[in-house]
Amino acid sequence: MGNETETRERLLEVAKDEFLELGYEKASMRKICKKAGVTTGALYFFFKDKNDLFAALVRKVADEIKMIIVHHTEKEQAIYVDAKTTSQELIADGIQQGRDFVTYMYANKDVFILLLCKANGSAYENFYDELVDLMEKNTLQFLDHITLADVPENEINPYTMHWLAHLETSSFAQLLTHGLTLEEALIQAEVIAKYLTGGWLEILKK
Amino acid sequence: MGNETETRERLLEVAKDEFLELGYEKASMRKICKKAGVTTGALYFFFKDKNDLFAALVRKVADEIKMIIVHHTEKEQAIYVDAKTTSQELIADGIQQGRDFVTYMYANKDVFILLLCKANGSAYENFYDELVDLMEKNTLQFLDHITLADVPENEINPYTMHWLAHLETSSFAQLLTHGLTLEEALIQAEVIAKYLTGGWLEILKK
Amino acid sequence: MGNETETRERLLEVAKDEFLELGYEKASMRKICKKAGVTTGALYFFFKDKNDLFAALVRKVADEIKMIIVHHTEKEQAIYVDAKTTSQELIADGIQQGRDFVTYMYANKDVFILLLCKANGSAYENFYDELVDLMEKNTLQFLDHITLADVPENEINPYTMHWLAHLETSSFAQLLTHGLTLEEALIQAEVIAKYLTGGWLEILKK
Amino acid sequence: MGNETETRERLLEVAKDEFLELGYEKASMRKICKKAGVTTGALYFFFKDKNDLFAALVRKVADEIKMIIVHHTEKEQAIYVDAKTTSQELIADGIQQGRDFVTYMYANKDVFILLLCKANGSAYENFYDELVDLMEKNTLQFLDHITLADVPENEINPYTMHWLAHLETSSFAQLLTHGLTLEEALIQAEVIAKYLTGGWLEILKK
DNA sequence: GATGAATGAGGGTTCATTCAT
DNA sequence: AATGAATGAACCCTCATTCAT
Repeated sequence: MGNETETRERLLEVAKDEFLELGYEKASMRKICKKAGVTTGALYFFFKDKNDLFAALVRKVADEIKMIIVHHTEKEQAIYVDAKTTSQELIADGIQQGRDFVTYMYANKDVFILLLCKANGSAYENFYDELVDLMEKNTLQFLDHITLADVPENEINPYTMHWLAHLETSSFAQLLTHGLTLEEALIQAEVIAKYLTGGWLEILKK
Repeated sequence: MGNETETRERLLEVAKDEFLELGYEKASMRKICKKAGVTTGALYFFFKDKNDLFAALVRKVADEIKMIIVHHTEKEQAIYVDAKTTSQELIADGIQQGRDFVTYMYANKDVFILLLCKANGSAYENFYDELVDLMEKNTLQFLDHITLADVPENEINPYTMHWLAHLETSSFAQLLTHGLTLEEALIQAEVIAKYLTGGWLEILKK
Repeated sequence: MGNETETRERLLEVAKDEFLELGYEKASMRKICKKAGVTTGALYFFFKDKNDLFAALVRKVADEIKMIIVHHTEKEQAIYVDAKTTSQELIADGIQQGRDFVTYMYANKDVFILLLCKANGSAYENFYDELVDLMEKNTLQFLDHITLADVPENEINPYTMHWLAHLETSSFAQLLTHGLTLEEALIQAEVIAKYLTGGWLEILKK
Repeated sequence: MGNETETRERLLEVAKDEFLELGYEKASMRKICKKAGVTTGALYFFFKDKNDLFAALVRKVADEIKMIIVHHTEKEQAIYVDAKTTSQELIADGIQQGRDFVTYMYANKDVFILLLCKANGSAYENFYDELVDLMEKNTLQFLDHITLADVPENEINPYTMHWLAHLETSSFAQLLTHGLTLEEALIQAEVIAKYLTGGWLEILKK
């Protein structure tokens, strides 16, 4: 009949709504059960506990996006290893990366909102920070290629690096939380890439 | 004796610690009372409810910082009204504004942390957004002076404005949450100003 | 195939471990199933309920040991019926009886631990007391032969009898629960027999 | 009015009944509240948690009885330090000690039952064993005085010592659990003392 | 023989708040 | 100005068991 997994599916759907509306902590297991028309025991048959329920909604995408960023970093590493690039090329590349990221995000819109804004209290509450760390490594590499030895050292300190990774990450996250459509977001991705690259050039000026 | 207000003071101090450590929602009124060596009745004599307790810690600074930003915007409005400025002057001005903001923030460090990071669930949970809105108006005006009619309209859309205000606000907020000292933060304020202005210039390019 | 009973066997084995570790009440049917790699339905096919599962582990030995004690009592009855015995003979006999009991106990170590220490909450929670009652009848008979009419009546009251049966039973039970090896336990069985007989002689003194 | 502490008192009384009837683990906080005509919040105002509620019933007596035993051991130590005693005197002393112990137990009958039989799962679940350990030290000392160098070493091994302490402790505990009146129990205390001493003499024989 | 989804009551505990005194 | 007892709903979670398939 297909009825077998229906309950699990329904629970996940209801849970997603509840988490999106209230956030992890304020979401109520009881309310989720009630809305799904199911007893608590049924919920706990499918999911070990509240955290597991949240993870079931989020795990796959959380893992994937991390891998995507890591792979992206590695690929760039390979390409640029023996070639010098112009800032125009870097901007173009940044734009493309941004568009890819946005596209993936929008294909998993709800999950990203859960991960970035509603995970407080769950095992994924540090997901945003982990993302920032990966972004930072990415940026670090970008820096290796753009700089030509003349970077004022006192300005590109570790904190600045971290801050910029934050900037980038939150820029993407906001597209989602402010309700832009995919088309609008893709356009903004270009603005972001341009802007952030422009900022770099300003900092790196002698 | 002065004893009367002593209890209130002690409650506020303990509450600040509790909110800083746990955030508004997870903070416990009972624990606050216990740590202050006071009964719940006493707490509720001084403060109407949990929200009022939080507000008592935060209200004054929250109001002040908003007024400071508004005044700043108005003052700039008056100065630039009939003069054209170079981008160098704008950067210099941005730096000064940033330093002022940082200085005020650090003079009220704990309260700012409460407002920006620990207010979730309280009546101040939108404080960050309100700040962004004020910043946005500020930026909007900056734009009026820097542009000379040749801004590509499709890029400086309302969302971009909002996003940039976010960028700026969060840049300042992070100084605090990442534990920089005042001295470090002041230096970073310059980096931020430079970076953000650089981004602008890139966007405004034909 | 032989496969049919395999599941049952595995369940029993796992259940024994679980009951031994946690006791009847805290043992979890779900955990037993999980450890056995079997669903709850399977468990309930073989065993009516939790109590039945416990009984399946324990029933045979519980019945046997009772019969052994009863038979022992009857046999002694027959032997001593018209003969007088010295206290030395009685001690020797007590020692032999103790060694027999210990040997049987150790041949069914786990089950005895379940019965004597882990049965609380199950249908066998009174097993220990039932054993004591049988021991008491046994002792009662010992008394018939050792006494020569001159027992101070106020001391050998029914309660004393019951108490002594407890003493003996728990003495044997402890060998098991304190982790003695069979060899050590057999040696202790002699100590127990000597001690308990010595106690008797002291009580029976005028 | 005296009304203020009435609720706490009532809760303790009801809790005692519940624990006595069901034991620590199966006792239900909710049922205790209901029987006391009080909400759960009220119970948790007075008692931190289930364990604390149990401890409130039991703590004082548990501490006292341990101290009593320790003091007794120390006192004996002082008396016998340079005098040899006859076994008659030792028996007499054992009887007196037993009567004291029984008298104290019966003055706190319910609490002792809680401690010795109903504490499983609580912080006091090892109370019985702790008592045995204290008893063992006591017995150890008794041994020092009664022996005159001619004890067969292989028989008075550490395990035997522990076992005898168990024997003694459980003998006293049973008086309570079998519902003897104080008068009956005091008489039995003498039987116990005689019996246990008699057992010793038998073991110590060459 | 065995699956696995589902029940539903119950577990201990925490919470912000109220109010008579 | 402050006490402290009390509320009552809500929290997440576990349990032995059942039953259609």
